[in-house]
Amino acid sequence: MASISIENLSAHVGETVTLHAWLTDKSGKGKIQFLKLRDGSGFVQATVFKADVPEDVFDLAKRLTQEQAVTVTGEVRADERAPGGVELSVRNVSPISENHGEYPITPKEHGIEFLMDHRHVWLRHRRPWAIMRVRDSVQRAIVDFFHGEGFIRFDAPFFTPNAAEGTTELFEIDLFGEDKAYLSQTGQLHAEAGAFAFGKVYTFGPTFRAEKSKTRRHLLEFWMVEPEVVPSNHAENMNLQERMVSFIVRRVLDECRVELDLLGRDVSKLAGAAEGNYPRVTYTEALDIVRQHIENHDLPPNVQADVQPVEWGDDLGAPHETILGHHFDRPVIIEKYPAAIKAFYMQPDPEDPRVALCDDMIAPDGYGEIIGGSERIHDYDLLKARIEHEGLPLEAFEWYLDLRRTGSMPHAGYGMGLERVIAWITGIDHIREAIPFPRMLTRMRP
RNA sequence: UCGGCAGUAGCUCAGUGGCAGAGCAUCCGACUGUUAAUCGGACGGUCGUUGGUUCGACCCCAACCUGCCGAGCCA
Repeated sequence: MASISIENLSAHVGETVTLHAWLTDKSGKGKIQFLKLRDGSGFVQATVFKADVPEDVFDLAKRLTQEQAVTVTGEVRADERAPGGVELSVRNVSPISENHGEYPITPKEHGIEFLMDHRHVWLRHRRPWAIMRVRDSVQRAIVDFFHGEGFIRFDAPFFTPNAAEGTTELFEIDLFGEDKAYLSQTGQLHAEAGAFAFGKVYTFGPTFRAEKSKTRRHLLEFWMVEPEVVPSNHAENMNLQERMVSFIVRRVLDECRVELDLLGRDVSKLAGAAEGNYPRVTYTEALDIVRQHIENHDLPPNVQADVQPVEWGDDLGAPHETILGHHFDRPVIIEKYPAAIKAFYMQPDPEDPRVALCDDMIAPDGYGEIIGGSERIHDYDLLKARIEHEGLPLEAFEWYLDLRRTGSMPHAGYGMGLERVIAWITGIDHIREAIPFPRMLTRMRP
């Protein structure tokens, strides 16, 4: 008899099937045993009535331990008492292996440190199951979106010789004591080279930032998707961002209702994001919105009451981004930040050179910045001057300047943090749960 | 790096300057509809570490370690 996946059980009501599964939990009641099974594709309850099975099968069912691997044969039954609509009436059950020692994660509450110490087995449980399936859905949505828009996937190196954004700290790699390299904090510069070769490209992979950040929005190692388009400009760049994010949200709402429901996510809060029409405000306008909320004492619950307004020229802090995210019912795009607080490669606004043709997309509900993008400087002399002005080593950027020496055109791109998007869509409160094995200041294993 | 909070049984936590506690987990027993079942019993401790105050410290003090939350920085 072929074995069936739990996710397909509802198509086999009335049939007798065999499952290879794990016992997530069990509750007994004298002459009936409830076996909670999972097989990776889903979860289902199997009932064992003492009267329906040989005595040795019932005794065996009573002795099974949590997370034991089992083969279960039974009849699929529609049952309105079952959370998934179907149940299994067990005819036979046999262990595939014996467990050694106690399984650490009980159905009761646990602290995050304990759960993360046991991440390798915590992944078996419902909540990580739901989040990781949403992650998969988001990743496929990204690949499908860019494929549909005529992009090719273009892989940037993880070892890089220089800092793309000078200020951010980098993880240093010792190259046999002869030289140094760094773990990539962005694929952007190499993606630009790809864009000049292929027109529309995107990189998608892990990036590394040696920032000693201990917040719910930061990881040392996180995944980023970075499209670059030649030719393009600031306005087209923002349109692309909006099309992509709304595409991703629609895909997850379409594919992952079970997962979002299991996580208790209020999907009505994602309706605006799925629709599009994201509000766009300039940095200068955003400062006014923030100031008004502070003056009216109209602050989101997770913002401290003593938050101060931002002076023009200063960067927005996390509390200010939370206020802005709270002000709108969908992601908001903040554009035209002061050039002085942004990266050297961003194109100045011809109408006001104090600001750059850049934008950040801020997710609702305090999830913060999910996208940062800009039109890139295409003029050779201006880019060279900006590199020198930032005090960056010119020789490290010679290859990057080559892109402007030959065939330069206006172009643009952005980077989106995968885990922040997943955390926002799933409604979880920390991005460490949005990646299988998070790497943080206080977490390197398992 | 800075600020706040915490560390007691496998887990989640209570506790008091004078005998170390509960619920859950595990094991044994009862129970035919549980969803974190219920009931009875058993098992389970270097109270983060070091030093100090004290007749006596899990409790008070100091330093350190570890973690959590937030800020800065960023995606």
